[in-house]
Amino acid sequence: MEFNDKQIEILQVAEKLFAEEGFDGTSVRDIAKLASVNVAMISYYFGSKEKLLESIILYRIGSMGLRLENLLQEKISPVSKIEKIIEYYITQVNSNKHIHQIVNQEISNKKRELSFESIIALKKNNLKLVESVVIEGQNLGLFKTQVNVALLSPIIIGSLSYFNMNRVMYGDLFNLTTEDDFDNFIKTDLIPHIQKTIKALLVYEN
Amino acid sequence: MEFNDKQIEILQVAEKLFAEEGFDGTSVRDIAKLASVNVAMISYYFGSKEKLLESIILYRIGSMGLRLENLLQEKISPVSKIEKIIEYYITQVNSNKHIHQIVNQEISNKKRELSFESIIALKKNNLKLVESVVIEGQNLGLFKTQVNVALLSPIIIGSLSYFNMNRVMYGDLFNLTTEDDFDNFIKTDLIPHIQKTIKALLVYEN
DNA sequence: GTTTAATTTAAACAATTGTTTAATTTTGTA
DNA sequence: TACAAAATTAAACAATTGTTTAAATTAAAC
Repeated sequence: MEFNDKQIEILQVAEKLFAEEGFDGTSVRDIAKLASVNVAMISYYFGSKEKLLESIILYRIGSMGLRLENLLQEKISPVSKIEKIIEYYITQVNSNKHIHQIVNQEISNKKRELSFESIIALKKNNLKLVESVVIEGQNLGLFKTQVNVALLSPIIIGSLSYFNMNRVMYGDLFNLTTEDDFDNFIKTDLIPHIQKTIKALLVYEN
Repeated sequence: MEFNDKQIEILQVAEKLFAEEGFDGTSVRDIAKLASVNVAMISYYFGSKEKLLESIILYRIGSMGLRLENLLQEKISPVSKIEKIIEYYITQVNSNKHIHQIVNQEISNKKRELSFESIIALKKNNLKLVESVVIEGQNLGLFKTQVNVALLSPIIIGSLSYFNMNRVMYGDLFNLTTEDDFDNFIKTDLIPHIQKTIKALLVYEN
């Protein structure tokens, strides 16, 4: 699927609005106004509002889940791999926070008839990759065996999502105001915190 | 604020619909139909759709954040307290998942002019209580000192939220179909997993 | 039993929704 | 320049939205 400049402009504006005001809370006229195009252009280019949402997901999914494979082939310890995976994951998700927020909102919305199969497949694939690293660490006697690998992403991505959801509270708590403040806090505090947590869990003697 | 039976019926139906289809995705006629009342009753009782949402939050917040104080006064080890707090938290949040989902969706919605001050205050209070337990454990030499206590709830509640958000995937992954399956998995797998994670983090030597 | 207040109703309201229409303008091609 | 295709426009569309109305019904109080 190829998009021209005007289509991409619409996609980006719609992504922002869907994330900030929700899919149902955003009208096609809101999108058209902010993208400086006529309302009819949305139907003209994408067919419908719902198909516009599909296009946004398509547009964003393409750029995700690429580098993880390369990362795992580096010749570093499983512990370092886990650290790198976490850093990569969180940075990746956070720099695409709009689409992630939309997916989070829509993936369990009962009235939407979108298929999130590609996203679920991507998550399952990532899970397999993480699993391989954990097994590698277990074989080397570095990690314990009792951990449920499928429940690692809830900790990693769940923490980030919850943090971003409650930006008002955490901004207040840690004196964060600008977007840069938040990004910096994630880099210097949240990522190390989650790295430490996962490492602790993996080596923890029950 | 007191609510009669009919008002409570509306509140419960609206809570369910808001959680499943979003606030903007739910019409007052949807609510009225499912609650078997006339549309005008919503304005009559609550003033507006937005004030209905306020009432839902008010109605639910009242029953939250009570038992934590008692829990902390028990004469058990800090480790046991942490375990109990996590179990209590997750059970509490999960048995009120509808209102939590609504809050998660609306708390960062830019077009809503609701104040979530009471919820933020509740969260901050809970944070203080957890902090006291961690300090207690640190003073006894059980816990390390480098942990950021404010980032524990993202792990605990964030994990649960992410798990519930991705029910389709996790149901597929762990063979969960019915509501009971999920509740049971949370009890027998997710809670222990998070307990273990937090314990590991707190005693982990960096 | 009468009166007053509270509840419930169907209908109407103006505004907004996503989408389509048909006409116009712009662009690319020969 | 002439032509065809693509892009853009304003207007219209039917449906749905949240809210209000005024009348009808029920409940409560005296």
